[in-house]
Amino acid sequence: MTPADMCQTECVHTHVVAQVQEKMQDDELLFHLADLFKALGDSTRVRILHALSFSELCVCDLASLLGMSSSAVSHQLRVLRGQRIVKYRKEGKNVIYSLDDTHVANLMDQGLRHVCE
Amino acid sequence: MTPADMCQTECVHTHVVAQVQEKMQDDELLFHLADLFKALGDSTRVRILHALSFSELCVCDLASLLGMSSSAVSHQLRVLRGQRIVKYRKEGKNVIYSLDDTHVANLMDQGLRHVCE
DNA sequence: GGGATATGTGAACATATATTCAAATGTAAG
DNA sequence: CTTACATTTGAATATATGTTCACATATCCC
Repeated sequence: MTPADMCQTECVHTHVVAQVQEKMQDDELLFHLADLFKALGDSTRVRILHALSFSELCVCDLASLLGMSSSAVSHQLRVLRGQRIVKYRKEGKNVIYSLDDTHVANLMDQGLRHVCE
Repeated sequence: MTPADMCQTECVHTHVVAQVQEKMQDDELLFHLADLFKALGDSTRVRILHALSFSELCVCDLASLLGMSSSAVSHQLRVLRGQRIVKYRKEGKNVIYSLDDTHVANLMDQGLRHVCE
C-alpha cells in the first residue's frame, strides 16, 4: 500500500473508526461468514437449495431437476455439506438431502425478498 | 452428460420431482439470488458490511479499518453497490457508505447465527 | 485557474472455482 | 461372488474473481 493510497489527513473519522473497531467481531468469525455466503453464491447451489426448500431429494432427483450430471451435483452438495447447509440420510442406494436448519431457509427467504423488490 | 451419468431407472422420484418443478421460481430470479450471495461471499466485503452495520463510514475509514488500500475497498464497494447492498451519499470530498436496507442487516444477522452455533 | 486530497476505474496478474471426464466406492439383488 | 446402479472423488481445464498499479475524475481551498 503506497503512501499515495493512504488517507492523508483528517478524512478518517478517527473517533468513529475506533468505536467500530471495538465492536467488530473477530476476523476469523467473519471469514467463516464469508465462506457461508460463498457457498450460497453459485447458481447451481442456489437452485439445489431452492428445490430442497420444497422437498427432500436424492442426488438423481436433483440432477434430473437441474438438467445436470450427478457428478456435478454431487460436487456442489459437497460444498453445501462443508458449510452445514444441507444434511443427508442414506436410503438404500440413494442419498437423500435436505436443508440443514431453519437458518438456511431464512437466508434463502430474506435473499429472495431482496432480489424481488 | 453421458448416459452413464444419468439416473437409469426408478431412482428418480418422478412424482415429487414434478411437483417441485412446478413450484420452482424462474431460473433468472435464482441467478439473481446467486449473484446477491456471491456479492456477500468475500471476506473483504463481509468485513465492510459488518463495519457498516455499526456506523456509516467513508472509503478512507473503511480502508483504515481493514488495513487495505482505498482502491481495493472502492473496487469491493462497487460490487456491493451493484447488488444494492450498500447505498452512499457524498459529503464534500468524501463518499459515505451505509447498508442499503434492513434485508441486508437481516442476512448478516442470520448468517452470523448460523456460523456461531 | 491550480494544487491537494478522496474516490473511481481499467488492465494485468495471480488465485479460486465450476464442470467434465474417468475411476473408485458403496449398496442391493441375483 | 458378480452384476448393476447411485453416489463420491480426483485430476484437468476453462472461467471467474480479488488485489495491485497507474491513472482518471471530482471536490475543496488557495
